[in-house]
Amino acid sequence: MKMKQPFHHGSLKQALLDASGILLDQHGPDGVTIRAIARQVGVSHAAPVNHYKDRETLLTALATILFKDLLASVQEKLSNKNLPASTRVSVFAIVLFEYAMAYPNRYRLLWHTGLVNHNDPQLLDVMDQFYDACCAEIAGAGMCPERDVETVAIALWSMVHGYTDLRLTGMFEEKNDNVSGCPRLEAMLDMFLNQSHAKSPQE
Amino acid sequence: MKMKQPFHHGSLKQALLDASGILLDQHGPDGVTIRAIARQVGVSHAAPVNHYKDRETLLTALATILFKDLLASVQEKLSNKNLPASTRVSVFAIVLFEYAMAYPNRYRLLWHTGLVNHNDPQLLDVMDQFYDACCAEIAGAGMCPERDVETVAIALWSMVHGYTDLRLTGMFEEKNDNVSGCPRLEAMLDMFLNQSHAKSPQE
DNA sequence: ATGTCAATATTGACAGCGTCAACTTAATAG
DNA sequence: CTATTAAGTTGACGCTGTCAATATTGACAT
Repeated sequence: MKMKQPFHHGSLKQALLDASGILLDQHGPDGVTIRAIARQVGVSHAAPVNHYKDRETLLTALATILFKDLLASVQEKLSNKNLPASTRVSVFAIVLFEYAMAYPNRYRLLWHTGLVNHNDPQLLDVMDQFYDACCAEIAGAGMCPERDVETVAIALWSMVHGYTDLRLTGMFEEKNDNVSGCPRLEAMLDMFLNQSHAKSPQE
Repeated sequence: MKMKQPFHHGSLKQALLDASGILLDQHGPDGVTIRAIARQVGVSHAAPVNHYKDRETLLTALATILFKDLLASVQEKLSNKNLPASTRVSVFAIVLFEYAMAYPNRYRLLWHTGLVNHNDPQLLDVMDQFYDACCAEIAGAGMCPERDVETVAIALWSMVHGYTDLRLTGMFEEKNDNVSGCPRLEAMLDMFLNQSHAKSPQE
């Protein structure tokens, strides 16, 4: 005997996001199609349009959630007030990189121009929070008094994002990566931080 | 009176690549579809399959050509033997960034995982050449004697690629960009190069 | 309780896509 | 001159996003 599904799902909007996340992890950004999401949830192929007017809108909402998660991870790590100033800055880099390695498809979606609308106000808001937090940490650590804080922050984010992105495409494969981290990234950060402190390394 | 087209195109393979480049510039990576290319060239929608077995193969060939162009630009700039050592290194960054600003869709295609096969031997070969040239320049300039050349090269490429990619998604919009360059990128490079020299800035 | 309305879901259609199989054309080798 | 084969065409299939038309339901006013 088959239970008849109720005509109205009740919380389809949330269910669509949940299913999208699962499909994203399993099949990558291209696997997150409107119809596949609808199949996953068990509704008709055109049901999602009632909650998101098109695919880009849905994926932008998903990306916003994922970026919030990423930001929350950073903030959680930074809530430890006993961290030395230099490690506080590198938390941004390490959390971001490890997030991308753990969930490559999620990180890919975040920056996938054709699928996500990077002018969306809500997404922009989260990104601004991320950037502002990064700037605050750099400024608060008393780094680079003679340099523009924004330049340092942009350089740091660029370096980490670039390295992460290149790694996700298969470049710079590292045998030394392990559970305790990525030695190459740490070497890059060490270089970056020593520079920003304007401290000569051979003292 | 209408000229009847010859049944065989003669040089369809090259024509497909040419048309793909035009479509890429005009409509972005998503606009470079097999059928649109065929229309542009004036052949049937299934003709391209005789020369490239699928869309990914065609776009990978296109990406390989574009990357060769980028490498050639760098090499052409570096053929000037009178450049100071520090500017020689920053040539990599500036050429890459300006290429991306001039041809955003081309740069996007280069790193578009779903469309391009980054395990393709020919594409890998060009990328290796680019990376090796970057390493050679860093090593040859006598930079960073106390640091791993590979780490410096990867850090540089990561920073520039990351900044470029983030700029292409609309982040860090700069009003001061102009024909003479990008002041922010130059500030980042200045920071990076001073660090690699391990020179204290307040001397 | 009853009727109405708006929200929500379904169905069916359309055009565009990549890809494949079957077929046609033409050029070339023997 | 013929056989072979490369190259191009046609038509089909299943997939996609999106839209219009329809059906169902819950909620709310009467």
